[in-house]
Amino acid sequence: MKKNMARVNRDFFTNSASVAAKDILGKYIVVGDKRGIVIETEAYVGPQDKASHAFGGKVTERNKAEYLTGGYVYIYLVYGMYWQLNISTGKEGYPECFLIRAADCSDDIKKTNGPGKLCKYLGLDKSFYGEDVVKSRRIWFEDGEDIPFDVVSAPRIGIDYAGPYWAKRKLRFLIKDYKKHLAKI
DNA sequence: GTACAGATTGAG
DNA sequence: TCAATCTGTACT
Repeated sequence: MKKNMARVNRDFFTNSASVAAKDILGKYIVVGDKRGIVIETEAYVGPQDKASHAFGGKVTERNKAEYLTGGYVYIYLVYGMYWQLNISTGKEGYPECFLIRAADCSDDIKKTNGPGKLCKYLGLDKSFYGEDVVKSRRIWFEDGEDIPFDVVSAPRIGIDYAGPYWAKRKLRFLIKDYKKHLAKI
């Protein structure tokens, strides 16, 4: 019954972003001595996704990790002060990734209910850029408990500039039961 | 070398 | 609901 915390492997991350983003929910993210259950993610699904930094197949110093094969950390700074933790997905050369927006670290949900706060709590920064979560000893994912839960999908946050089509696509995923916690903040 | 955007947060 | 905040990126 006790699943021995199987580490999430490469196969998982080579799925498409929308699949991986949804399936990572309920699993554990482990960074150093901290761990949390992933409860909210967003998928960025390739060069045609206007909300993606890799829109149009553009490659920059910042987003190149997005093109790696699934399982690599793509972390970057927004607003000059907040880190966003993403994990590349899909096959090498194709820019897909999912953003981890929130996790439950069984401490205080308010500390990890946003992308910036989560990274701060877990101590993530640029030194993790390009880290392979399949092999890294600093950051990885583990299977969660076998507790059933409903997944809710919703439009992504803060991407109005991507136009109505992409702004409306339901590529944001959350664990239903946690929604009330998030809404409380 | 310089302008500018930004996948947020916290306060009111 | 709204405005502040600052670094990296992109472009000249």
